[in-house]
Amino acid sequence: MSTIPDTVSGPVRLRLAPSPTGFLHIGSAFLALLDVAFAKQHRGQFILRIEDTDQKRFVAEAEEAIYDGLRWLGLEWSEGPDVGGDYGPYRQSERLPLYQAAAEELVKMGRAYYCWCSPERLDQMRREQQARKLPPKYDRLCLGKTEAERKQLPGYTERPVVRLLMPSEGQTTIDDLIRGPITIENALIQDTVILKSDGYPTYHLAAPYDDHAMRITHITRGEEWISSTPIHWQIFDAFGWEPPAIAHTPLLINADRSKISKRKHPWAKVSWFRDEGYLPEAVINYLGSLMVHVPDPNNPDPSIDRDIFGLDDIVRHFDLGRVDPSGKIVDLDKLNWLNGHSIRALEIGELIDKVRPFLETARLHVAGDPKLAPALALEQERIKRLKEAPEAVSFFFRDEDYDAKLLVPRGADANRALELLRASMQTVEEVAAGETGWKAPALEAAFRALAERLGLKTGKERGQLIGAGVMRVAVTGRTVGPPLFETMEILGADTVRRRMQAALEMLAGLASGAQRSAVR
RNA sequence: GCCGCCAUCGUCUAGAGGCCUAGGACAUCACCCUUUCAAGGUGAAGAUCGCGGGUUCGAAUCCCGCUGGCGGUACCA
Repeated sequence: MSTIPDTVSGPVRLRLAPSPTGFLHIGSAFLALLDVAFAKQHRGQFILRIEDTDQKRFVAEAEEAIYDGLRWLGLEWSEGPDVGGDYGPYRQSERLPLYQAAAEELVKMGRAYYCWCSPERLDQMRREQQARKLPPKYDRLCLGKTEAERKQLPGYTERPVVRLLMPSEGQTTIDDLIRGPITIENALIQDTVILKSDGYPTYHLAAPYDDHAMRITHITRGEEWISSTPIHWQIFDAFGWEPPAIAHTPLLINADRSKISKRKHPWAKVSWFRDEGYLPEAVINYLGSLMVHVPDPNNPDPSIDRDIFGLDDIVRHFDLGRVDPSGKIVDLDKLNWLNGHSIRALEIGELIDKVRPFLETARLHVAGDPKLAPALALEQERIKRLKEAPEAVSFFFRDEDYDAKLLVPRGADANRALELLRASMQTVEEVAAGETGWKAPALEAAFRALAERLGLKTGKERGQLIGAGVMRVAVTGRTVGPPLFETMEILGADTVRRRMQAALEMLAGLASGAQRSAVR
């Protein structure tokens, strides 16, 4: 809200500039959300630029992964390699002549120079500097030399790079919108390569060049870039361009506070969240909680913010100047909570649609089964991630094996369990034949009456029958699950009878086989 | 090594000199509700505001120093 410099005129334009490494990094998603929030708030534009200047790192399909990730999160761009725009191309590998001309011009201006030093020589130079405890820095052997002159010296290669001539005096001050002014001595920065021998630019040339060419008004990037900003400012200065406003954002980090890596945490990839059954709105909510405070109009205490909010709220309340600069550990517990909330907020039809692919992956082919909707409705408030759904509902569709010992509830023995189950059998038959029909309320009434007759008075005692007791295990094969009577209604009388019969046989075996060790 | 960034409960944060006996959320624990599990409700525990100096009547908030963590120091981004 207070972060548009006076020098900027025209619409605000921000860009996400990921390099196509094969997946969308969660840090890129964080940046993209921040960009979108800022751009939308100022009715500006969000642009996607692919920084594919490293041929060694080429990964096929990597661009698609970036598009997929951003689209999944609902973060849309108005210009990019796929949709075009007035300032294209938006793929740096398609802008090579531009960078080459720029590098050449910098050389002509005396702000850059050719360097024919071989990687081996540079390597050796660095080793010597390290041994002498000097800061590693290019020794400017090639500076001011023609190719013919340089060729006489050792460590020469045919194909030169272009190096930026960094001033050996003065300092660069960055007016960081998040961190305030940052000052760095120019002399500490070496003559960085800006054009590689293969004709590709490095980030240090391509990024500032394109930010200017694409009329970017605000650079947002991770804090790992702070120390190379003076290099980029040199480029702007050499061409007489006004540098954009700039903000170095906090990093998403590993639990040990190091730079996040997919080695340590699979959630470095945005696609992981989709595959684990997180909802994009929950991920947006989570990332948003790391960069914005959304006030709660219903809370008289203004110091208490809302925890649940959406992209619209983020856009409305985003304030770049108030983004906290420290690194953020990804807290999956918090995300799980948010995701559970998002799942509960879904209409049942939406939930079914979203769960469908997870059912298929789990080879539970029940998408067309009429039991799916009521079963999922029961599990909806119990699952935290969509991935848990198949396991949560599978027993509605198939009889599953379980340990016979589970049929014996706490505080009872196998004979008692058998007794409870036999009596239940009769109750089930009565309800099935009764005029109220096979409905949860009828089942509940019947079983409450049965519990009374069996002397199960307290809730705990009734638990032996229905809570986590014989009936639940007999019917579902598990000790935990959704409300029993509703589960039984969905299952239908035939399935319930069949499973109870099976349980009866298992229990009979248990009771006769292990009389002596019945008490648990 | 050098340069830079960062520093409030385990985590994310509120806090812009007196409202702070440091507030909230997640996670944890207990209780309530209850047929189990959830969901929901209530409560507890959890931070000598990294440390040490200043400035001030008064500092988590301002200044200086230190420490620690991280990042950068590539023909990677």
